[in-house]
Amino acid sequence: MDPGLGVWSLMGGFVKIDESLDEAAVRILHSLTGLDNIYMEQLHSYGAVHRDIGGRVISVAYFALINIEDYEEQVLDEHDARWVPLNELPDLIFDHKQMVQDAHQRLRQKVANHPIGFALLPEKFTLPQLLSLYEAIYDAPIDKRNFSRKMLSLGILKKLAEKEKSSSRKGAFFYVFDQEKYEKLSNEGLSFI
Amino acid sequence: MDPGLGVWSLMGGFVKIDESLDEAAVRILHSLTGLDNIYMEQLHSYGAVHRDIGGRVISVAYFALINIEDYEEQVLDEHDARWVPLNELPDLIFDHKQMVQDAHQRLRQKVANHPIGFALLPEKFTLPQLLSLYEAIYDAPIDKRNFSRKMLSLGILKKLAEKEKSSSRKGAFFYVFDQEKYEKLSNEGLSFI
DNA sequence: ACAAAAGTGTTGTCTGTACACCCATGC
DNA sequence: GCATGGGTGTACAGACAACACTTTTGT
Repeated sequence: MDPGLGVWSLMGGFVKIDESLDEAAVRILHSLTGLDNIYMEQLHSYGAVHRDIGGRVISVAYFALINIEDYEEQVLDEHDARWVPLNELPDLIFDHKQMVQDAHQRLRQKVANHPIGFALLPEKFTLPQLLSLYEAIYDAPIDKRNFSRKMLSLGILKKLAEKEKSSSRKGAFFYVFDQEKYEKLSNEGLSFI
Repeated sequence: MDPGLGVWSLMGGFVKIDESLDEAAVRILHSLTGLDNIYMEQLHSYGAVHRDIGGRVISVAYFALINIEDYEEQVLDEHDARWVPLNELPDLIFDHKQMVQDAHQRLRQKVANHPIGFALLPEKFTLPQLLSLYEAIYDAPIDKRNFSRKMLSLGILKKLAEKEKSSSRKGAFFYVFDQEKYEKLSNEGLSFI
C-alpha cells in the first residue's frame, strides 16, 4: 500500500507504549483492513542501520493469513491498499521485498507441519481449492491423487454432503477442517505434505 | 548470567544507534565471551508490555551455536557467566525461560534440515559425539546403526585416519564436515534426521 | 580375560511417487 | 453427445525402524 513515489510498501505502523508487539500487529491489521481474528505470526525483525531513509527504524514484521473470501470489500477501498499475486510482486520500498520472500519461505515450511493453510480458505472448501492453495504456496504442481489421499488419511477433514458447483459441471464436495480431531492428533505431530 | 537477586538471566545488551541488530548480537556475544565467528540466528522478538519490570523493553533474541571445545577458558571467568545443561535450567528472569524453550524448539527444527549441528562440535569429531549431540538436541535416544548409516550416506563427512582414543579403548574415527560437498548438495535440499 | 565402547547388516513395514481412466453434469 | 473438471486405485521404489553380535584394545 501507500504508493509513496510510485513504489509500494507493505502495510505497517508504530508500536504504542502500552501495547505488545502482537497487539500492535493486530491493531494495525485491523485499522487498515477492518479484519479481526486473523492468524498472525511474527516473522522476523529487520534492523539494518540505514534500512529506512527517514531515520533509524527497526521493523518487527508479521504475516497474516487472510481468508480469500474476506478480502474483497473491506480492504481495497479505504486505504488504497491492493492485493498482489506473488508472481506479480512490484518493486517494494526498503527491505520489504526481502520480508515478502522471508514470509513466503516461512509459510512453505510451516504449512508442511501445521494446519495453517486452512486459514486461507473459506470455512467450507473443496479438495481442488485446497490443492491449488498448496500448489500456490509451493509454486509447483502436486499430483491430485496423492494429495487427496494424504489429506484425507489425516482424518482431520469432514466431508459435507453439499457440493461446490460454480467451477465445474460435476461439482466438488465441500469439506470443513475438524479442529477437534486435529487437536487430538497434533501431539504426535503430523505432516501435511 | 548476572544473578541479580538470585535469579539468572540470559546475556544481553542494548542496540546502538549505528549498528544493526545482527551486529549488536555479535558485539554483545563477543564482549561477554571473547568469541568471534560464531553461528548466530535471530530467534524472535519479545514485546509484552510489562515483560521487564524496569520499563518498556523490547528484546530481540538471538541464539548462538558455540563449539563445545571453545567455551571453557574464555567465558566463565570474566562476567560470572555460566553454562547450564538444558535439563538443569534454573529459574530465569522475565520471559527468558520462554526464550530458551523457543530456541530449543527452533534448534530441533533447524537441525533436521540444516547442517548447523556441526557448529557445536570441534572441527574433528567422532560419530558417537555427533550422535550424542543429536540425542541431546532431541532429548531422545537414537539408534546408532541407523544414525551412522544415514549420516554417512549424505556424503558430507570426510573420515580421517586418526582416532579419538580418550573415551574408549577401541577408539573412534574422527570425521570432518565437508563444506564443499554440502554446498553442492544443498540445492536439492537434504534431510539430516 | 574382561570390561567398555565402536562398529557393522538384514529384514519388514511404511511412505512417497508415478501414472490413466471413468464419472457426473450443464450446455 | 461432448466438453469440463472431479474423483478414484495400483504398483514400484526408497526410506525408516527395529533389532544383536563382533571388534578392538587398555587394564
